[in-house]
Amino acid sequence: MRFSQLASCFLALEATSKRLEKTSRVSALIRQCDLDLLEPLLLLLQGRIYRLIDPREPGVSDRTMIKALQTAYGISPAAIETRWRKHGDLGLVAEELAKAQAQVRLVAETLDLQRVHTTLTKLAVHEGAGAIDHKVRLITELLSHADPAEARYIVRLVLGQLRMGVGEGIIRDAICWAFLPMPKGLFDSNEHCDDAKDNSSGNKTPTSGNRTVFTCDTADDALIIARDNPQALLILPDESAARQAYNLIISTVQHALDVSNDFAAVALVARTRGIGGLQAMDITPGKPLKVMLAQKAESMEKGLASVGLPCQAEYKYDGFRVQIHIDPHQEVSIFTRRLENVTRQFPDIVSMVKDLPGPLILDAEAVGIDQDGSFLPFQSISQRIRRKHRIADSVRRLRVQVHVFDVLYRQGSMLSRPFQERRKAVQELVPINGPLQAATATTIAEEKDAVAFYEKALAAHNEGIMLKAFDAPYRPGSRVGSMVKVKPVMDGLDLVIVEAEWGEGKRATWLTSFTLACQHQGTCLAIGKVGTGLKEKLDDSDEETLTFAAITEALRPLIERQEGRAVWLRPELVVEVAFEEIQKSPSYASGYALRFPRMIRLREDRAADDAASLDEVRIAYEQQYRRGLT
DNA sequence: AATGTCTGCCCC
DNA sequence: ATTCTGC
DNA sequence: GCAGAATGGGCAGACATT
Repeated sequence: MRFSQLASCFLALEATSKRLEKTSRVSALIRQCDLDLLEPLLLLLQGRIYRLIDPREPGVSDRTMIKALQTAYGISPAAIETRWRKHGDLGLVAEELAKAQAQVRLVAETLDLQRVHTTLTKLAVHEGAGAIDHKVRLITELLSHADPAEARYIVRLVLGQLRMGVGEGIIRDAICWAFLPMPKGLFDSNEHCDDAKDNSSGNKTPTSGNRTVFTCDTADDALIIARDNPQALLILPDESAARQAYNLIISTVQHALDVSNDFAAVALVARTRGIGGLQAMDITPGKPLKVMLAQKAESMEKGLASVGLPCQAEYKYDGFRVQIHIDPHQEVSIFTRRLENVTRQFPDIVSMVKDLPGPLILDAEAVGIDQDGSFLPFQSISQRIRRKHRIADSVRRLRVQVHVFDVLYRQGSMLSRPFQERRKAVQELVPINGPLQAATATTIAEEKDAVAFYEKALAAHNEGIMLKAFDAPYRPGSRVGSMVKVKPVMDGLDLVIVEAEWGEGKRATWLTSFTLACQHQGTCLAIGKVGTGLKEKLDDSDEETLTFAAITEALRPLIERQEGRAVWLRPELVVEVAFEEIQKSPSYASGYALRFPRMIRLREDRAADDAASLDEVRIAYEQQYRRGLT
């Protein structure tokens, strides 16, 4: 497959926000692709070079890419930065430079998918002195053969930002459309059909083409028929039944992805062994699963409404997620939320669990504790997560306590069992106290129970609580309403904007990141940045909405100097910023930084002098640890 | 040898 | 991590 | 309700520069 074919598909995917159209285009691509190219195709579609489980990394970001563009197109870094500022995307910069060069250059070799992927793969292999130069050479080499559209996507692939609005959900659905039986009549109005000339393949939409027709009474029947007839076109009594059948087929693919984290493997099984093959795929202790994520609740009341009563509540610890595996040989491995293998970094956790009855998969939070057993701040324990050297020393200095809150595998998969049952398994396996313990939890029958437990959690220096629906299954990789977190709302601070940065991607024409300062004896001292909480679109129903456009215009008259994407400002605009915590920081002049900052509103009534003073920040820093102590 | 810059589907 | 947005 | 794309501080490691 030519890389140009992929690039033109990427262009079309980027041009629409319609999910069904994206799905249709991706499925057409998958269907056309030779089976032995499915692996690189599916990786590149996800904007990845390596598989999720592969520890290799390209090790190239903005700075190295600017060097590569400099070498490839003979343009100075300053000029590249200027264009970057204009487009908000180095891929678009490369495209522009390639266009300009196209008039000078005569012939280029054509790139194919396999070659591009193989070359990108090599980004990780070189280490040691000269590694950056080598990466630059690899990228330059690809760009030298790339037409403008190809250059755009080569750059974005290296940076890992395709910005096409294609994620796992669309690729999953596209695998269904491409390779599995489909109910008739669901997506007939969503054929993208812009390339009507290309009807050679005959079955470009899921419900057309040379499929054998089967009439089914129910969605369940349809699934059984689909399992035995890979080319079936399923006719169901009505649209609702058709939708049900479709959802059953999608969840079969989702299941296969959940247990394998490998799109190419799933696509191949779908193509060669159909639904039965996908159903037969199962969890393998030792191979990580994505973790289930919680939604944030605005209030206790809304949180409880989301999970339903009665429910379970647990402490929300300020540590990091660990998925602990014991394989059939009683071998232990530990994975983070992003499936990094951190077994080597945590020999202490390995010994905590090595005598549990495997095979087993536990979901837990690891928290740092000091000699007295009280919690360490998150930054302390984070020193251990990616450490490669002097690990034994860090194990001694930074002890961890592991709070287990779920069991994903115990004598078989527990994913579809109700949470209540999985939680019971936690109790059976893990003690109440000690370095490995069951997360502190209670049953909530009504709101006042939850409030009391919440206060207890905060008094014990936790971030808040989790609320979990008793009957919910474990949904790997999803952020679901059956599991919500409730955390206290921190007061805001009024701070003055002293610097800003032009945005990237769809925010390229706005200032989108703002450096904030408090004031101290007439000067501004930086205390961090904020870049979220603002809206892209004006909300008519809300007079107060703070948009990127509005703040950009408010700041434009204050610009003193610009360099690349950076903007220095006269410190006059004051904004209210909320955050979770004030931290000591060596990075900012004030000596403090904000954890999880977000913009609340403009304070146009305030002058720079009215911004919070360093003394106020100090007081807020000291005060915050007293929360919940009544 | 010390310091600075860059990177991470990093952790949060 | 938080937040906003389109389907 | 969900997934995707914007954005935050701070950590260790790796390489470049001085």
